[in-house]
Amino acid sequence: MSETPKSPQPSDVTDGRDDLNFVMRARRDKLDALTAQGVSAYGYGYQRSHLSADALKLLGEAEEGPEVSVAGRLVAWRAHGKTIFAHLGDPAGRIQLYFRKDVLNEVFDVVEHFDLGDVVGVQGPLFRTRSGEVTVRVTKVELLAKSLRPLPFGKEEIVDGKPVRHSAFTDGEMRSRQRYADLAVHPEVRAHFASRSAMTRAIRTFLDGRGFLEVETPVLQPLYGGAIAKPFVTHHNALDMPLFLRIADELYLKRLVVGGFERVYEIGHDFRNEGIDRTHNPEFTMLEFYQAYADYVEMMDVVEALVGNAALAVRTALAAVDRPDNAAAFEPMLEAGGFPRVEWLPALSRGVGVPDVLALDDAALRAAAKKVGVQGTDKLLRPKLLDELFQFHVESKIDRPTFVIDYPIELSPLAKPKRGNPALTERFELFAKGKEIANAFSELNDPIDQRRRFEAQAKLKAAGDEEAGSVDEDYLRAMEYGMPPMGGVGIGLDRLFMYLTGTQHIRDAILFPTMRPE
RNA sequence: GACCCGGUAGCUCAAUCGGUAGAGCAACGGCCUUUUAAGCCGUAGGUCGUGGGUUCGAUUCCCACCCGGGUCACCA
Repeated sequence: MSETPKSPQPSDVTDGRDDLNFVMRARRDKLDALTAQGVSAYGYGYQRSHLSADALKLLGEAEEGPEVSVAGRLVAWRAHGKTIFAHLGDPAGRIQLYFRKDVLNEVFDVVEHFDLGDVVGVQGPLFRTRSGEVTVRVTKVELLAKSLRPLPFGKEEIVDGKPVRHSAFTDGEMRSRQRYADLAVHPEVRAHFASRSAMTRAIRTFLDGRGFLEVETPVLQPLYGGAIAKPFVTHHNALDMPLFLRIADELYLKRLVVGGFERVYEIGHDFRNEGIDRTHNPEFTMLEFYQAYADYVEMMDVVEALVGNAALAVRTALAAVDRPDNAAAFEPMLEAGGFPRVEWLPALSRGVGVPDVLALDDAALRAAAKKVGVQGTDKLLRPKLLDELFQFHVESKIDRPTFVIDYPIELSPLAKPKRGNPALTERFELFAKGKEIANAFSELNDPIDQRRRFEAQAKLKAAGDEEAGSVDEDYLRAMEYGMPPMGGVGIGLDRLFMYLTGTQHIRDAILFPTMRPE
């Protein structure tokens, strides 16, 4: 960074017009014309008296109303010669503007250089048009930001009371890449993502109310653990060492419980260096929370209340903007009495049609898996076979939110053995619509057992398993000081939000999903 | 990774059985002082994803590649 920046050469100096298409050229020309008229195209601020929705209410039954000032983006434009109708969009909705040459005089020439997409502030009295729409009769205008690039506005008409959009901006890839444009032209997309924020806020409020402490733990970690996944690796120059982006928050949050923070939670991004598809993004939002002295049964109650609050928040946020309800998702979550609880072993045994599926040998499991269409059964190990069978016979058939409890220990290396039956673990997962929403355990707090499990992982890693972890001596040291028993829960918030809103693609749950560069 | 579908104007799409492409909206010019997908008249706007091949000639046919979507596989 010691090089002196090169001063621009004459050939570098350009206003960019060479690459501009004709539409953008026209806007640049208007900008020049405005500048020539002494109009600033980029403001510093604006004192708005009302949001659009509040201004609309002021008129009541009257024909003429008070003066208002509103600010926002021009989202519709209908010029008629010596008058112009426009709509201004702001966070509360939209309001019609009426410009008249005989009111504005020479300012009308300025207004004629406005474009769809410009950010403006206008002032004037309210009135009702012949068709009954409350409208601002504009007397003062300020251009706050000239839009030099056309936004992909579609046109809207009202058919049977419902807006129908023409030539809409529908390309899913472009809407994700240019989320700013997607949001700018689609109020319903803003409402959708606002409801996601409402969900997160509700979860924070819920956990705060139960005495959980929100904390932040390292994203850059010298060792990765707490889940089984491939990590992103980076390098710290000053320490000259590799660092990993976390794949889970778990081990740091549990260290905090050792330290005496008995209820902690974190909402943050985890990173997994794996494929991207409809339900996977390399970075995603994870909620993890831990409660000392609670076991997994108590945590089920917490999860029921938590997702109920999340569902209510999303439903309320969407109802406020008249968005279609996803009642199938909300209602079960809001019902009192909690979710049904299904034991893993009897449920799967019933599905397979045997008294005890764990009593079957590998060959029998393989045959059962093959029978239901699992591919490549010859190469699958026992845990995978069990999991495949479970997915087919139980998981995929779960529609309403349901807890599946007491997983076999072969499938749950991170959970405590079940009291009274060491072949099972104290673990639950919450499923709905065939998808996993939460995963939770009575957490291991025996440092000797933990070391054994770490060492087994390290062995796999040495054998070339990229997803396996290492022995985390610092974490073991924390456990050796004495870790209270606790229940821990992980909930993928992108997935939860997808479930609540009926979203089919994780791209539509994340504002800026990871994408290949253009 | 396999298979299927797609990539044409700023947006949404059409057409070309091989002869360098059209519409609506957006844009520009004209008319228009209560419109709301405003209207009417006119104009302009495109390396038809990229590279190669076949051909007198390729957006069209062939091959490869890139990008996206879907299904499956993989992936806690």
